[in-house]
Amino acid sequence: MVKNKIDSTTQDKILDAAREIFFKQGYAGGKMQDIADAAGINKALLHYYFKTKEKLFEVIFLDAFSKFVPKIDLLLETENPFLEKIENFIGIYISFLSSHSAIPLFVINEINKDPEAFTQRMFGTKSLPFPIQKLFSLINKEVEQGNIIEIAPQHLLINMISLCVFPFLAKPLMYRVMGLSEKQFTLILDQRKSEVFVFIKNALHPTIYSRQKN
Amino acid sequence: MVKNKIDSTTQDKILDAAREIFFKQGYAGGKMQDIADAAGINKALLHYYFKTKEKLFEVIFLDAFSKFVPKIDLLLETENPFLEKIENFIGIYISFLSSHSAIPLFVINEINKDPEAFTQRMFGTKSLPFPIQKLFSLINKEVEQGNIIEIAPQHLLINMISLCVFPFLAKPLMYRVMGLSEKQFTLILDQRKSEVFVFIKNALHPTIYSRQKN
DNA sequence: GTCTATACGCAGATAGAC
DNA sequence: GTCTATCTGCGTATAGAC
Repeated sequence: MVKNKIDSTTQDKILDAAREIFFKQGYAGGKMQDIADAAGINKALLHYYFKTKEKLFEVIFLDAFSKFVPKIDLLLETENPFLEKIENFIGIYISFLSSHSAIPLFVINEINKDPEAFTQRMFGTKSLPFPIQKLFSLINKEVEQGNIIEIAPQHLLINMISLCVFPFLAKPLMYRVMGLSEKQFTLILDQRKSEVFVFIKNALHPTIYSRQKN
Repeated sequence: MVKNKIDSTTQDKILDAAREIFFKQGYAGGKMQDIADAAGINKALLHYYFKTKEKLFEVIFLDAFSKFVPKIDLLLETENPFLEKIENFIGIYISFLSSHSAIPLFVINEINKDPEAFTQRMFGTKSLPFPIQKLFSLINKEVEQGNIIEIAPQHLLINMISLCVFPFLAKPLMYRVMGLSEKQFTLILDQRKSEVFVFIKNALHPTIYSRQKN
């Protein structure tokens, strides 16, 4: 095969290296030299493939972001009961996070550093499909039917995401504070696939005296 | 008053400026020039007060970290019932986060970037008082007495912190995804003082068929 | 204590040979 | 496509006057 096209192996090595560095160090902290080293090449070649640091970062960020956004669709299939959808959603999301544990911090962090740039990136490319309103309608319906406790859909969504994602963000802090090894804490994180679901299920279960809030 | 002592007004201006910059930009992204500008002085004076960037950052970080660690003591006073302690804890923690919303990201982010440095900082100064074991014992006691559902104390603690902290980390992402203005989302965050407690209270409430987990 | 001017190294980016 | 060498600007830090 003629070499008039970009060698995808090198490009992939670069992308993997960039991910590794940017995930750990962020945009400002991640140096092109480090990425070149990690990819086994030199800076010049890096710039040959990705003209600027900003462009390279863009690719890594957009890819990570699209993966970070949970699959809300899982909550919208109308076949099985609501709680099963939630169980399914949580299991899949936590499993994904377990094998991509650096993504949450990276995405959250960079969005906060430059929310404007993020907004542009998000709506600049393709408006990502967030069927949020559909999800909220579904939750409201479940509430009205008395299947779950009365709760604002916004809070339920926030709660679900929080319980899934946060432990991965706080991992290096938490396992030290709890006096655990990283291995031990990783086990705990894995248990959460069922723990979080049970917790949410109980929280949503309608009781006799439900919703005597204040 | 003789000027043989460091002018605390200038020092405070520097610290405030450093907080502002470091909170938003992190260590690598925060430039000494920006801090000097924000403090209304120049770089040279900055180095006069804090010899190096690293030293200045250290001060800001340690202060932020100590504030970020939730007051677990609130959960250990033995007077009022467990759920009231939790309610109290959540209210105080979320209120604090509301008025210091930049701290969580800053702390989480820097700890993840350099966990070793963090560990040194944490145990290098004074071993912070984390009465974690006491808290876990207390939770286990509540479980045994049947006051709350069976739950591993680690998960309960993780859940509480997650529900309190994460929304502040994800704020700029979430309010956009939900199609809300920042103001609207801020209102929602404020509601969480009661919402989170109710959610947890329900989740912990022992039911007839409680703990049929799998 | 506060400033201006400057030294110096690091990191992003380019030129040009192979 | 990949390399070495180099340019350039930025950012930390210091020197030295006031």
